[in-house]
Amino acid sequence: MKKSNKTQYAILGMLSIEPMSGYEIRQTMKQSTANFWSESDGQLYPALASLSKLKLITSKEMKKNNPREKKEYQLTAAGKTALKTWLQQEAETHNVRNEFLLKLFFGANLPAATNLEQVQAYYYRAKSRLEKIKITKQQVQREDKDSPHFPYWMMSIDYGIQLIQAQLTWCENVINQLKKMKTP
Amino acid sequence: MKKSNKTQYAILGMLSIEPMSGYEIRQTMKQSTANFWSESDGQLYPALASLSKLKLITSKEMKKNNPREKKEYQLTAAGKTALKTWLQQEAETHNVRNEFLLKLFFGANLPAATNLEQVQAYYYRAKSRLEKIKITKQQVQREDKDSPHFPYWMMSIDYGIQLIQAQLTWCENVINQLKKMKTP
DNA sequence: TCGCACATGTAACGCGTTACATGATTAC
DNA sequence: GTAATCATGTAACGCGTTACATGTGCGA
Repeated sequence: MKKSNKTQYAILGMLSIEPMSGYEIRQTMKQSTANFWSESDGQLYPALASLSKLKLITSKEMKKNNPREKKEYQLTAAGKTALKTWLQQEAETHNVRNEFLLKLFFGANLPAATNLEQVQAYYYRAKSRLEKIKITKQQVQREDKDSPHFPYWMMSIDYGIQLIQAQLTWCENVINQLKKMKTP
Repeated sequence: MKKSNKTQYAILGMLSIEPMSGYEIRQTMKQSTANFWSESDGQLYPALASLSKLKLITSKEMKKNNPREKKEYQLTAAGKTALKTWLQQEAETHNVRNEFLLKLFFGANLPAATNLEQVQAYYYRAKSRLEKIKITKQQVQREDKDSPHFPYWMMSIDYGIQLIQAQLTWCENVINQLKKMKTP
């Protein structure tokens, strides 16, 4: 398994929570890690097959000879070791691409009023993301209070909350500035 | 030009600042937009060629018949129009992938002390990014004070500063938490 | 004269998304 | 009965990085 193939490690991590099918991994990611990690179908299923071949996970098929049947995957000892080894290594930084900021950087090509609209749209999108993540937080606080994962899940949720709040504050400042530029 | 090919728009934007060679676009991006946008050589040069073919930019070669000679590109009227059209459209959000947060999410698989190390490393990297960006800000304040781009460049720089500061605050909280978990 | 910065480009490869294909089960 | 959800998978395509290839000019 190549060091750079994060999809496979993400799967191993998910299976360290509990045995799951591919579909359940997808659902769990959408609910819990969507703010900082996601995978598409086209990545997920081939990665599961490849991890199986490497004996890092095993599947228990419910009914034999039915490829459409739900497969429950679980970590092998080797898989758990591979996961831990990866977790211990310093995280690599992925190149960030923020199209909104790129456009703002070139904002001088447009009237201030148009840029204002862009920032306002960004503001409202951030606000709705914040609401969503706060609901997730409450849900985790209710349902996973006693899980060993609980403190770490809270940390990753709070990261999202604090970053979005910083974005909102920045937006408010920029909106005021642009409103002044609009009517000089 | 496909809507989704952001590289080409990034180039048009850069050339809206002033005529530049491919190399200069690279350098400018590294200095000014690195915190939210970057391009690699393998993207940049083919995109320039493709924009040329579309007549959105034109090049003035210094010496004819020398392909290694520096080419200065500038926007055509069509290029400027294409840029503005793109700028007016609402920015698309790019999927974020933060390997650090993904690892922290699976932190229960490791001792708290190991996770503490990861967070501390993240903290110091954030701190050094903050220092770098603050230097950039001072430089822009000195050199581009009177440019029409100035207010927008400041906004995009401040975005970076505020986001990194939020990360640092979060790190401090998490570090304290993990230290308590270390010795229960 | 040696190494570095300037300068442009190509090829190979892997990452990642989207669309497509299939079919079972469940809820209305 | 029909729409949505569960469930797994493949194919095609484009994005993006890395490594490679080439050559100039300049300063220590």
